Amino acid sequence: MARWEGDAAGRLREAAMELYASRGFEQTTVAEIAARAGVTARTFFRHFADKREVLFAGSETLQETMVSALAGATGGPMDAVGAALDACTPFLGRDHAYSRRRQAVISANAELRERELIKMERLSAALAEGLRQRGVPEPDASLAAQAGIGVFHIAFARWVEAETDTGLAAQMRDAFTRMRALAQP
Amino acid sequence: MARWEGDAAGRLREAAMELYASRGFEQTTVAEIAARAGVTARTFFRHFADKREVLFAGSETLQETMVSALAGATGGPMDAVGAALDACTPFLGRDHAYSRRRQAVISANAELRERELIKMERLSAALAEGLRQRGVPEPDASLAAQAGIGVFHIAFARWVEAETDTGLAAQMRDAFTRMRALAQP
DNA sequence: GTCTATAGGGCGATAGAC
DNA sequence: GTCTATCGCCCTATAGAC
Repeated sequence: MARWEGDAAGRLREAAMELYASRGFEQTTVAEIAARAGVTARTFFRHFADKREVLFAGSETLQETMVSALAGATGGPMDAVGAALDACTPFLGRDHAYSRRRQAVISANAELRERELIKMERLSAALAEGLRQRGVPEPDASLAAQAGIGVFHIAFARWVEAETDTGLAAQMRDAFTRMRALAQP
Repeated sequence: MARWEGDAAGRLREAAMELYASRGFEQTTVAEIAARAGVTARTFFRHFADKREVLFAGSETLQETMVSALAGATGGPMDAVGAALDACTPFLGRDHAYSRRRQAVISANAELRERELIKMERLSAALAEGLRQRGVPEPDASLAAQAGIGVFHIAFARWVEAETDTGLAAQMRDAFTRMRALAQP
């Protein structure tokens, strides 16, 4: 067996997705994922903090994209949040079929949903920090960020639920507009 | 040893809070909690699905309180969500010192924060379902529920962060009003 | 790469409530 | 007698330590 096939992390990610999708998250052991990727379980844990994290790599990039869009936007706090939401769609909305597969795996397992939620919470915290750096005071910064994450959450869910690709950008803008409308007394 | 002292779950909850607070969540074993409560580790797992759940018992009551307030409210979707937020404060905002202790334990540990977030997500889903039963269509029901949970989250956090009891009801109403104001274009 | 503690599930036996 | 809480022992997999 070649010791050095390169991109062990990438192979582990693929192997994990396939096994989680076919037999379920709980019914898959780290040893099996590692074997399929041609490494040992020890190597798995050197690349990923735990069994769940292998599905969530790359979330930092998303966060950075959104935060820099927020920083570069004009207008009030919610306008900046809207810009951040728009900025993530070309990146996230590219592969509808893959996103559906991945979300099916996550939705089927409570532990994976927990991990997903904490990623969203981090994103919310990052947006709030970006808003504070724009001079938005608390609690407005945190509230606008939370509203944005709520929109993100629902828009993404609706996009992956649909069997055909309805366009993440369109879903995001629709949800954002409706959220603003709902808040009117 | 008496096999039958009653309220094992209650003793386990207390023991867990004390140990998690004094030495931290990760540094506490289930065996230690069980020993302090006078039962075995196996009994712990018959009362609580896992080591985290022992801190989150009673969240169903909160959810029911909020959903029935939402069902009984008048006005639009956001007004109903506001009523649900108001309804939880007498229940949740009673003991500031205890809430602070509990939140300190949860905030100190990522796994506990994950569990807290999934409880919030369930609450959000329950509110959305309540709104749909009022005839609110999607995605409005889910968006209003998410906005409400965002307000809940920030208001509760601000209330427990403050060293003195600023009043959960006041924090909740303030955050709710500001969220609505922020959404205006 | 090996070694180990802990989480958490499965199962049958048992003790008390009724 | 039934029903339910608890025990005790065995097991595997995770994840951290060395």
